[in-house]
Amino acid sequence: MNTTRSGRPALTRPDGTPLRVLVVDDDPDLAEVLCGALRYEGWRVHSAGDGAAALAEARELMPDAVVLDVMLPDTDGFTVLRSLHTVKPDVCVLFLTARDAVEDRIAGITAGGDDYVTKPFSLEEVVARLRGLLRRAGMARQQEEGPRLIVGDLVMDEDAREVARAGELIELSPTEFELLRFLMRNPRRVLSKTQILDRVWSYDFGGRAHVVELYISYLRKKVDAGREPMIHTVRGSGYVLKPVSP
Amino acid sequence: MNTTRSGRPALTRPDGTPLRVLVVDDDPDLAEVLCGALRYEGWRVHSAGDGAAALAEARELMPDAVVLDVMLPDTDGFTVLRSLHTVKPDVCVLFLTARDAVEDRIAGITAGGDDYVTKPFSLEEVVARLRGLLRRAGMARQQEEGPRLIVGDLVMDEDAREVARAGELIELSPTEFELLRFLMRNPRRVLSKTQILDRVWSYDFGGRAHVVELYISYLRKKVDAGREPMIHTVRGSGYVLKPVSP
DNA sequence: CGAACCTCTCAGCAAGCTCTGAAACCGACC
DNA sequence: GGTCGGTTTCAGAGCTTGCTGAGAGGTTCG
Repeated sequence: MNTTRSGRPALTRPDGTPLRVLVVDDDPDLAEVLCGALRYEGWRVHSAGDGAAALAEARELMPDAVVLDVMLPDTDGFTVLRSLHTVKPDVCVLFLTARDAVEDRIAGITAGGDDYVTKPFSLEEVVARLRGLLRRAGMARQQEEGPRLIVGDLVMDEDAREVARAGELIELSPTEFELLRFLMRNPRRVLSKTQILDRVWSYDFGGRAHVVELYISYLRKKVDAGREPMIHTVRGSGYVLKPVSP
Repeated sequence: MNTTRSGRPALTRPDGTPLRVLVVDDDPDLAEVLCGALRYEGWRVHSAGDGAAALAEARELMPDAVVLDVMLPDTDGFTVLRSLHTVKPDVCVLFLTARDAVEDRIAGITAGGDDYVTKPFSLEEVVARLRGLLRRAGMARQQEEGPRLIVGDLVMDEDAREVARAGELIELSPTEFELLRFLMRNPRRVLSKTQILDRVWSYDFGGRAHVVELYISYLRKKVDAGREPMIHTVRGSGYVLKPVSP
């Protein structure tokens, strides 16, 4: 069975082969980080630095999804999108765009079922959006049913952005939500503060690991409040999320 | 089962296979957006840029419905319509026309059961009209009964353009109606302001996502007025419509 | 031609979110 | 028991986001 490097089962194509993703960005550093994060998901990842290369690569790879920077050296992402659809009509596209460019140029994109994230983004955000796109497009095998993460009596519905413990709804801020999602996608595994910072916070975040401690403390107040704790500290290593009693 | 990309069950042919739609417009950007939106409904979509290509494509695809621009480079939509009827007599046609276009000719057309929308239109409008045409023509399997959307105690009759909460009629302006329809077609799912803007507002709308907040506020005053709220804000993500106590 | 309605812009206010710094706390080891 | 590094928590500043009232322009309809 195809698995991620992290050990958990990968989201695959219906036939069990790895999902294929093409990353298109002219910043080689960023592209490298993205590719790494997506390979970590157990996917087959290629990359291209401009529109022309992207098309050539797409024709060969026939990717299920494309992560596409809107600003490219030779063309813009929208032109590439059209060409991509002639190569593979059912391809999913996740756009990467600058914060202030959003309003005018993104128009019409999400209408087709595609999605976008604004720079600077967190890797968890990109992966989550991509998983959502692939799942909804029916390109990915439904591992369990629907967009729900379950650890013990803790349940997260990613589409509704709802979290409940033992049936009781929990209100979370965006950052708290993303942190908990990361923990829930890696249950029973010790995650270092650096690891968490790299995945959950934006790649350009300048702050220190102290924020992670802070947000863990917020989460504990909401998730563990009064109940048997699920979030545990491993001194000197990091944190683990575990179901209460196995 | 055939499903839409959004996860809800698709409107299909009586035999369960995807509905087939042909999009005919000479503006490639617009055609692309339309195709995307219709694919998102779980339908099989092809496109053509002029009358000749449309006929060739129609002969091959045998579409259940055609979205047809009235102004085409080689002929006009009415001529294409006649030829289409010789290829497939029971095809449904949704015309796209400029606001100030010849109203009388359109009127003659719609008498035949076909329909039209004026540019600039919203994608929700096109999809809704198309669904209506197909349903009335008996080409689509009736998933539920009739043109009613129901979320909790909120009921929308699309044909009558009527909305009621807990049996009490609610008066809505056109934009409010379309926004609520979009929310009701995607219950329990967080919809971003961009997503809403792309589907509910016209494709040429230049404004900001700020309007969405405004209209959500209007809707709340009418739909949630005094009652247990169904429209919820998810800070940093968007809005959700949920039944009161699931 | 006027009235009613609808849509959208603007701007101020309110609330919520993120992060910093400081201080209290804890466990482990001498 | 004391010390020290790591961890938790508190309080608050600064910023972002969302809500809403007022009103301008446009359209529809009588």
